[in-house]
Amino acid sequence: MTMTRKQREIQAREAQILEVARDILLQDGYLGLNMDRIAVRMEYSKGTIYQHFGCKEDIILALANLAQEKRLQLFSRAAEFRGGSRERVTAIGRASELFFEQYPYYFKAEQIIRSASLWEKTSEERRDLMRRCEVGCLAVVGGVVRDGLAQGDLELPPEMSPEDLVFGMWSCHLGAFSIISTSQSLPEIGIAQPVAALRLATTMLLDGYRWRPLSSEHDYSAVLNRVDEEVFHDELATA
Amino acid sequence: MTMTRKQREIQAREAQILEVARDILLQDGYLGLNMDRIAVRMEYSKGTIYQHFGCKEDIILALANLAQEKRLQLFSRAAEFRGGSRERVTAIGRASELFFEQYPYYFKAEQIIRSASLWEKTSEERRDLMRRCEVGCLAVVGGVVRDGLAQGDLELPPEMSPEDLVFGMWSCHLGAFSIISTSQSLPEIGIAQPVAALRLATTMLLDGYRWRPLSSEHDYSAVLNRVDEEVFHDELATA
Amino acid sequence: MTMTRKQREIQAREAQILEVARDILLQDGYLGLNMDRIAVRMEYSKGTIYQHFGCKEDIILALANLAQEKRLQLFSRAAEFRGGSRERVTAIGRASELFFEQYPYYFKAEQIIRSASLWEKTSEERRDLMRRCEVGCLAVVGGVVRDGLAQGDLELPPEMSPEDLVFGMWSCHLGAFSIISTSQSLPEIGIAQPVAALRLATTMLLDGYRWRPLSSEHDYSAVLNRVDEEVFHDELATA
Amino acid sequence: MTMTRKQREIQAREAQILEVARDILLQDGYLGLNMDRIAVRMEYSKGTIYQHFGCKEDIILALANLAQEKRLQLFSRAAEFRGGSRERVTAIGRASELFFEQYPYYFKAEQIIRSASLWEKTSEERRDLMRRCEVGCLAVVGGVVRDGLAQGDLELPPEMSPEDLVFGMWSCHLGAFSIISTSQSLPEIGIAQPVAALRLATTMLLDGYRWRPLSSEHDYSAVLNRVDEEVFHDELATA
DNA sequence: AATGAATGAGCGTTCATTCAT
DNA sequence: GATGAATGAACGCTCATTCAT
Repeated sequence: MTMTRKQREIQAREAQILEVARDILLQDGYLGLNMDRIAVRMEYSKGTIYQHFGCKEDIILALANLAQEKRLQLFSRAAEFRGGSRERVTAIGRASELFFEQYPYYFKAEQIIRSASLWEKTSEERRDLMRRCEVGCLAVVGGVVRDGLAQGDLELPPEMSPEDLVFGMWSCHLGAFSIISTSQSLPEIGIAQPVAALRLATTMLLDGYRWRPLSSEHDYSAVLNRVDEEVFHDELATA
Repeated sequence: MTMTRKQREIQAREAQILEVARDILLQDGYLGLNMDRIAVRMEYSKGTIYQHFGCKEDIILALANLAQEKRLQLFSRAAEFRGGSRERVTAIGRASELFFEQYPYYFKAEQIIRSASLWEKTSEERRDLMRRCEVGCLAVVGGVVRDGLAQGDLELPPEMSPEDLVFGMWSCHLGAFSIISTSQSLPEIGIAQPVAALRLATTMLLDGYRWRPLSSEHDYSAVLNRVDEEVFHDELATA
Repeated sequence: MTMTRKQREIQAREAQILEVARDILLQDGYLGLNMDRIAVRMEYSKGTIYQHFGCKEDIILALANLAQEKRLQLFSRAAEFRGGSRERVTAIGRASELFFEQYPYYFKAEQIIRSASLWEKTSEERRDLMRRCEVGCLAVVGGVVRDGLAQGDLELPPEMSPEDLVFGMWSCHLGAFSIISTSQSLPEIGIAQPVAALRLATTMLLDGYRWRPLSSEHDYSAVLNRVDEEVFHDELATA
Repeated sequence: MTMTRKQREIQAREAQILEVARDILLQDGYLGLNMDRIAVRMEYSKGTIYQHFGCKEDIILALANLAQEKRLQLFSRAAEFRGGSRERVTAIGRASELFFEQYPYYFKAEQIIRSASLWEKTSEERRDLMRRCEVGCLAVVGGVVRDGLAQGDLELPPEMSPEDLVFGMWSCHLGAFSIISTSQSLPEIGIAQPVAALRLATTMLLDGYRWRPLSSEHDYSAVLNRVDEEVFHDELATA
């Protein structure tokens, strides 16, 4: 049992390291993240950091894993939203927004890991975990699509698979968040509320796929409100 | 005239540096790109590289500028495709695909510049150029949307602006290419042909926006073929 | 206490770095001083040097600070020499000689820092310290002058301030040491014992200012001997 | 004769290089002086600079030579001032001031060459030239001292040689100019007019040496005025 | 004779990683 | 287990000098 306490301490510190790392990452990007800074902010020595993570890449990868786990968790809860398939896919869309808004560091960490070529330095094990998380998220969405198909809410043209639809949604969301994070010209272009624009696009996309829409514009807001209350109450409270 | 020859040589080398840099970037990412490697691959000395570019960031930024100029060029040509507005927006979609397929290094360079925090080290001038290119590309798409509206091919719901539509398209494309470049799990998920999936999504998106569609599935292929032939003949030949 | 030992080691190494740096400076001037050479001579790595000093300039400035502190210390002790004002100013002259003879590297370091334009890279803090040391030294001399005036040993013409006298002494000493360090032609010119010549000049200067002289030539030697014994015994022993 | 014109052109460019170099040196110190800058300011190529001077050090040394030649010239002319020995030594003092005031770049160049250890890289020939100039200047002063002795204006104590007196004057002047150029604390200390302070010190020094003074304070100003007019009219006009 | 592109050794600095205490 | 001093390879960048044109 003493062991268990120690283990908990270790886990706590590990989490703390990741928190510090993600803050630095968000503030100063990948180049601003170094072991010295982590150690100083942790008020622990560098050696101690190395007892938790074998190398710098491991920290970033662990961060990405956390991010993906978080997203998977949000998606899973959203998918269980009570309602028709269109309500449920809308709920997942909201989950995706929330992930980006509430955990921007996670989003950034993921992006960095994707763009930097860190894969080589990483253990096969971690790569697997990442892959499984990614697949998991997509499977959640895919499940709702399949439910929609089964329930007749949605009819796909013959040349299109449920995965194509999932890919479309994924692209739209990832792209939109990517633009929001990095574009310097959004206001100039006339997109004052990009998240609203993303919602519109998603709606149009699903409409295009002939996913039976909610009956009125008002219903979408209502669904989102219900999702926020019923599913993401905790996340929104802490914000 | 002797002067001109020398100047051409210099310009050629500048282009060569950028080629080398983009190859390294594509192979090994931002962290793999350093002045020594560029110099070695160029079979020139480091000093020579520095006679062309004042610092490392300048090289990357120049690369991103090239990328954006290239895209703007492809978009502009696509927008002039002879046909209805839906054909023309389809042509721009094809331009976007081509940009990604034919100039993947440019795409990656852009991504890296967006994610790495290089803006600070960069001259205001370069930043402006980038912003203008970005705005230019979006304006091209926006122009086609407006034409579609004017010609009655397209009706936007009252709460939606042409820019919202552009943003949707942009997100979809950027996201899809981002996924294609960095995801490790696409095949596992069942997306064997992601570009095809992107086309479907784009079509669905425009359908959702009630942009009068082409009359048949066959027509889309026909349009794409015509675009490839009439607009992008050169790009596809060199590939 | 273990802590204290480590800290002492670190302080010792810091001092050692400065010793090495000053030796290189003395041997090969500012241009010969670089971090690699310091590291090699120290038989430590460059990284270690950088754990003590943030940049090269810091090392040189620290050296100059040491030099000035040393001089200030010698001057202060000399000014407390028991005797009339002329004896005391003579003692300070001796202190100035000793500084140059016993700590030539300090003198050179100071000269280099003055001539090289390092001020910009330097922290305001260090500049202040240097200014305060300089002012401190001059104040010590100025104090003796004022004492001389108060005691009637010295009468200044109406157009002359005590500071003018201090400036004269300072010029004479600085110039003489500068010549000794850098002139290649002293022996050729017939100045075999430049320090003796400086003493003569100083004496003449003070005589010119009508500072009541010691009664005989012999007395000057006697004063200098007493100063060496009573004030600078330690410095002369270690030499 | 064609040759002679060419030779003159070459000499002119050589002079121009030195002018450019001295300006840079004055502005930005030794570290700011590099071949590129010289070439750019000259509007000639680097290669051309190298046809005149074998290496960077040569340029600086040539500059120092010019400086010393200039000083020697000013001193020689001052020594020929019509008047008693005290007037003539005063005239040389004025020459020394003028050198510092009118040719500060030369002074700085000399200082840099003295403090940087450039001697090794230099040809024996140049070193000789420098030594001869230095000796020349001192000989001029020494000559006036000897004339003063011969004319009974001055009596040196038995242990003192004319060279000792020259050394004293030299020290005073060099030190004063060095302080003026590099000290950051002169105003703080209360020396608003350091050149005036130097004049006082010189006068006191010569008085100390029992060099028969001019009969009144007024006479010193009168002598200086006459020197400025009769000897240094040209220098002061161009200023 | 003039050019200026090319060179490459050298410099100051950073930082992931190790290991003796 | 915790520490943080030590390491040293690596990096971005500079600049005196050379030499083909």
